[in-house]
Amino acid sequence: METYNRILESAAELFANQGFEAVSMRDIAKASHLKAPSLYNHFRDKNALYQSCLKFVFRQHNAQLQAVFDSQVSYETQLRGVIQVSLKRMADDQNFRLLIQRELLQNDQQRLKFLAQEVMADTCDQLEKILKHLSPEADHHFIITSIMSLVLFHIQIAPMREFLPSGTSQHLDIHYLSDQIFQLIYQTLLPS
Amino acid sequence: METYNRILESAAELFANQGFEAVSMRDIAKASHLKAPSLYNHFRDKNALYQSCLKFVFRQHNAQLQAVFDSQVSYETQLRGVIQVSLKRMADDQNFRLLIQRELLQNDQQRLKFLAQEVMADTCDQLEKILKHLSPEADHHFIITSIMSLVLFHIQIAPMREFLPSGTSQHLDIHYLSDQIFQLIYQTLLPS
DNA sequence: GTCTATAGGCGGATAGAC
DNA sequence: GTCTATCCGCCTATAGAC
Repeated sequence: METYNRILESAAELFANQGFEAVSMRDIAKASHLKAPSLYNHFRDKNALYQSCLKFVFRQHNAQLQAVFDSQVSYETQLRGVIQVSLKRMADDQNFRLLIQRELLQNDQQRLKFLAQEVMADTCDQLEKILKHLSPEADHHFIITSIMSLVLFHIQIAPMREFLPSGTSQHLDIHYLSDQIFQLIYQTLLPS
Repeated sequence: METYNRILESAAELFANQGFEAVSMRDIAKASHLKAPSLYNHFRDKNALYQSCLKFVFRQHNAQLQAVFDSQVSYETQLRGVIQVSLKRMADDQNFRLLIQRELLQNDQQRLKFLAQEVMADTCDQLEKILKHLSPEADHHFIITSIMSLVLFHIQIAPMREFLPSGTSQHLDIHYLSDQIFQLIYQTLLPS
């Protein structure tokens, strides 16, 4: 693999797990089998390297999701699919999840806007169409953000479940979790 | 105020907003109107100061919640109250919320255990009792963690809502949000 | 208890050889 | 493009005066 991408992969892993400040250029260099000064042949400085990491990890994240939106199945099944695929993505690509959550914690307007547009906007728009069909009257923004919340948090909290009451092994199973999240959301959309 | 508590308050603010690594002892000293070496008369090192911050901020967080659990109202009203009070606490005490979320990101077994026991366990146990009465058959662990998820996230993404589809000013109103979260959760508990 | 001075190490970043 | 050598500033933490 080219050096450039190898650096990005190593750096993404480190930044995701330790955060921007806790990772040094020497750490990234070591993980990339380089010395620190070599990094500066590929990136202007540490900040530019971090930003490139974000773009690298956030890229093409919606390929699987788009397949769900394009499928010719009922809106109910599409909603179930969006939740399943998103949850699986967060579980499989922890760097993706962690970098999103670290960006959310930064509380920087510009970076929040980038995150919203780069990672969330497309999926939100498609999801809104589904929800409009399932329940025109519902608060779609609240439902979409609630789905984001549940998908992120139920993966994040996995290592903590053993310390909370009634946590069982099924709560680590993403199929079980996505069923539960789907039901929680779906019943809101039905006429009461 | 005594120096000791003044340091903790300044440090909590800084750690919550910038994270452990990004805050220097000099920063904390300046915010406490001291020089850095003076901090070492009160805390062994930076780590001990951070841990003391956590204990300081996490302390007596459940006073208001306990009042809800002790009140003589219906279980439905108690559940609504728990959500309202938790959401308000997260909105009013951003340091509390941010420090929780930063601890969750650390992914350190010991610290997750501390967070679970110190901050969440009591409320979870009391909440479980309410849920058992409202719906003995439900997955209480899933419901409790979903409430935590929604309470944290709907406060966290406030500054991002303007960049997401259909975000309106009512989504910044904690009364509206707590009603929506309550309804989302409560309907799961009813016989279908 | 707070300060000044400072040790000792690690951080980001650059110069220049190969 | 990668390296060694190095600059220089900031970091945590300590020593010791007041």
